Amino acid sequence: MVKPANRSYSRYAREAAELLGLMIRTARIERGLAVADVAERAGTSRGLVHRVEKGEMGSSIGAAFEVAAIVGLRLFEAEQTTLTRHLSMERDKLTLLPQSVRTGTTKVKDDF
Amino acid sequence: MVKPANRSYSRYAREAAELLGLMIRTARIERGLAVADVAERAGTSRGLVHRVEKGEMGSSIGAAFEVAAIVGLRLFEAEQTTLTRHLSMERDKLTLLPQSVRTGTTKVKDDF
DNA sequence: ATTTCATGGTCGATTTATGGGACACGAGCT
DNA sequence: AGCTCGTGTCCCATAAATCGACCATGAAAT
Repeated sequence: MVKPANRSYSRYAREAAELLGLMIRTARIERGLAVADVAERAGTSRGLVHRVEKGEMGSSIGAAFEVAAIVGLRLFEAEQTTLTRHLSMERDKLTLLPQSVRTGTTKVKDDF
Repeated sequence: MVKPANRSYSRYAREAAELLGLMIRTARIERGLAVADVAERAGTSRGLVHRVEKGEMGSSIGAAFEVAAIVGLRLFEAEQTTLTRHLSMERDKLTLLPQSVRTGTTKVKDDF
């Protein structure tokens, strides 16, 4: 038997999801798109788009980001920095980091 | 029978998910946390954290944002603007918009 | 005021994700 | 080099999300 999934989320995570949902809804309405329209374009159901806009934690990343894309919401795209540029930057950063984290190291960087 | 789930995502959505995953992994490694550590703190499994870091579209918003919170990644929190402030701003914006989109209107705002 | 229809919610059926265990690989340490 | 253990991946049982249809409500338009 699998653990009954004791789902509990931090306040930050919940607020982030809610904000994303609100931004999506705002963008959708500003563009004059109905929930049904977005759902059809996203290849999903009306109910799922609704849940994404409500910021429900269970909805998938794919659904949320696809809907965001359809309503023209651009996360990670402030000012001149494009998503693709961020992607390559992040990939580069990652190659400079160790590929496994050894917990044996007594010093855990908590200085933040 | 239900439609066999014709899942297909836009390039933007896929890249956004990948970037989020990369940012999470980068933040985790910079903090010296092992995948297992993060999974335990998030109350989830090692496999799920791994999938989130890979940017798989199927993982849930809740999992992704919770992991992001744990590794100290702050989305939507540029400069002075806090998440909570954004939230209330977005809520205010929404109250000024119509509460339903009437598609009957021939003119769809495609001017962007 | 009346009509229209987008929205929000529920329910059952089915697809899908998740958890846990197991395994191989290899990076990082001594 | 040898060892340790973090990582990546697989499988399977089960929990959860999603779909589709339906209905109620109320906002928007006439």
